[in-house]
Amino acid sequence: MANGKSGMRAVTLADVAAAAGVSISAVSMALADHPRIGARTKQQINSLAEELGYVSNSAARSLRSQRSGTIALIVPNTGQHVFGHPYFMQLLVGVSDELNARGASLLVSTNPDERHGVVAYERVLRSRAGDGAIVASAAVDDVNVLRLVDSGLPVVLVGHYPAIADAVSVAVEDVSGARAVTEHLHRVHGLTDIAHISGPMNHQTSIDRLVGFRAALAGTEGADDALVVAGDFSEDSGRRAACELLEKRPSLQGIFAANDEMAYGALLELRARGLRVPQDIALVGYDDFGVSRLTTPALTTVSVPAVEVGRRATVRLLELIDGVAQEGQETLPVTLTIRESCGCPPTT
Amino acid sequence: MANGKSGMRAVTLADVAAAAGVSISAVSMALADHPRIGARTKQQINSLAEELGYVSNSAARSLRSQRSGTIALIVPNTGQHVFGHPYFMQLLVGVSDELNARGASLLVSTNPDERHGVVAYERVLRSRAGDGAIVASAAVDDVNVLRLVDSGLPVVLVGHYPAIADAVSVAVEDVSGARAVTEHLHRVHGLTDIAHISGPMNHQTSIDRLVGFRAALAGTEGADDALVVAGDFSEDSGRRAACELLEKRPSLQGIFAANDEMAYGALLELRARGLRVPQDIALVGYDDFGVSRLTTPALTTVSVPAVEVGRRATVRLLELIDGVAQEGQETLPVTLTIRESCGCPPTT
DNA sequence: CCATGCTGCTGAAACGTTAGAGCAAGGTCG
DNA sequence: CGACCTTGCTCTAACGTTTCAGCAGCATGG
Repeated sequence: MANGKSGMRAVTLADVAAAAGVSISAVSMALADHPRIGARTKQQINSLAEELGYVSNSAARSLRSQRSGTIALIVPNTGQHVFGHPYFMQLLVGVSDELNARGASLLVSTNPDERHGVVAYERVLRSRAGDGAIVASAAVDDVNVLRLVDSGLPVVLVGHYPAIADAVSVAVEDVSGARAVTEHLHRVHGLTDIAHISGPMNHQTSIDRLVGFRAALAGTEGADDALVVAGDFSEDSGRRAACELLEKRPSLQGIFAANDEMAYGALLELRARGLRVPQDIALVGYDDFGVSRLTTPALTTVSVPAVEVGRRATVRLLELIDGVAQEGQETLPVTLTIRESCGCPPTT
Repeated sequence: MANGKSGMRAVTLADVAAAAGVSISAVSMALADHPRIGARTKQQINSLAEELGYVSNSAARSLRSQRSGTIALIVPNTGQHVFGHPYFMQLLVGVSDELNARGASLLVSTNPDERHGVVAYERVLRSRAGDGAIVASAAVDDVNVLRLVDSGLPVVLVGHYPAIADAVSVAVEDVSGARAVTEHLHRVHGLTDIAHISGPMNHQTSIDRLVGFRAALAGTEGADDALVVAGDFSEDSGRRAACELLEKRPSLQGIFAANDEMAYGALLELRARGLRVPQDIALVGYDDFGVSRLTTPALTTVSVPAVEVGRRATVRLLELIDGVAQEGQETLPVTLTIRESCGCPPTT
């Protein structure tokens, strides 16, 4: 392969054609392995292209073929906020993996700010910079998402959107996971006074986990007066929520936080108050994106297969783009991961 | 703005031109705010474009202008490996933030596998899919990096590359940070028998942190027989390294691990052996990407400004692309973050 | 009143690719 | 031996944009 200092004109089909003494079309067709090009010629053109370091210009190719070979991962909210979350990383791993396997590229697009939301979502697709988009973690009441889905452009949503009937989405079992971890506290450890630190109520995830929590408690002793305090998925809000819960109910036996970060915040608060986890109070989280394994005690939580979510979302988006789409919402199973914060003995 | 179901032809300049009753060029120039277009016409074209939902086709624009408005973030190694690392997330935050502020886009590209490394690096740039690239966390002996830099394409390297003289790079103070944290152990806590768990020696970061460690110890009592065991930056290797260190030197007073994950691995090993941190043995790490804050005791570490690294790398890449480049390696300062694992009292 | 200059637009070319129609040469068949 | 197919290529027209030369129309200056 040839390389040289900056400013060098890129190698185009024309260069290869000139070198091979054939037409540009012949080169294009040869590289595309068109049957109407002779085997000898193909051979020669291929090695010549390799030798000259020819790489097809993606803009020209996209323009001509009306396809960019790129999909966009759209992350609402500002970069800072969402990238920080390990959830996003895992999603990215899944998406990027799957895309790589198919020779496609990934355009990562964050929303600079809420107000321009409308624009940022659609620009990417309407400019044809991406053939389709995966939209991660938008709020349920985000009008832009509805608009985008409605525009008919290929879009896969991550998470549940009960309000958008014809959306293609990939989500995770939030209700049953929340139910399972709460039931663990109740059935295995015999706790009856369990509170929930929920996420913000404009996220479907928060709603579903709360529903699961309630379902687990339904019919049990403490069901009717189970406390619920809302946080915003941040460690700090978890800490404040725990504080509030303990003020209201000093006798609390267990806390189920809607994600691990809030659980960690709660852990700090409990620790600060001299309460031992799990001896004095049990604590469980949700997500299992790294935090839960590191704390002491390690958090019992619900493992969310975020990598797989990314993978499936990508597969379905590519299907959608290829027109072999199956509409509908897909839900991936979660698993209960028992560690120590619920009162179970350490495994290691 | 107009929207409609899939299959609808995109709105082009021609559509706007037809609607406005002017030529395509006039529309193009009006939208670009060219001085030779009358104010009235501009006004009319702008509102018409808005109304029709015109968004310029990025492929056509790139093709014509020879610029994609996109930069690539290239991550060697497979996605799984690197994305998992919080370092990368932070880098991504910085890059994405800075890019957003300038209206540019981000193409994230991982290397499917080591063998095709050469191809994956260069394809992105040679295909002109990106105007330039930021290459994150490659090994010092990676020939591909040298090739890429040498090819004259706009590339900014993340990390130190002493071997590549004319590289544009953004790195972090590894020597002085390692020195500072080691000296903290020695001077403040009076420890003399300190060992180092290093990273893999084909990473400049590992080399520099080791150099800093040695420099801190130079001239002190235990300098000459300070133990060093190499890990691979993983938690598991940290645990194994700690094991090895303790076998060799049961009297060890302190361990400086080259990153927090290995420090956490070491912590697990120490805990398993019934050694208390920091009472029986002090432990410090490097990076401060989330892990160190969560453990008990929280790890004293060196905070690496990864977001800022991403930001600076982006700025310099854009300068490079615009031809206003300043060559040279840039090094960002780190800060010593004292927590509890060194023996200092808890702050909260 | 004609040369000159400005203003505001149009026309054409180019960016690099792909794909289908076209065409020459050679082979096959009745 | 001419009609016809096959093979292997070339030609041409797009894809949607940007940009620059050109050209009317009008005002200005000598």
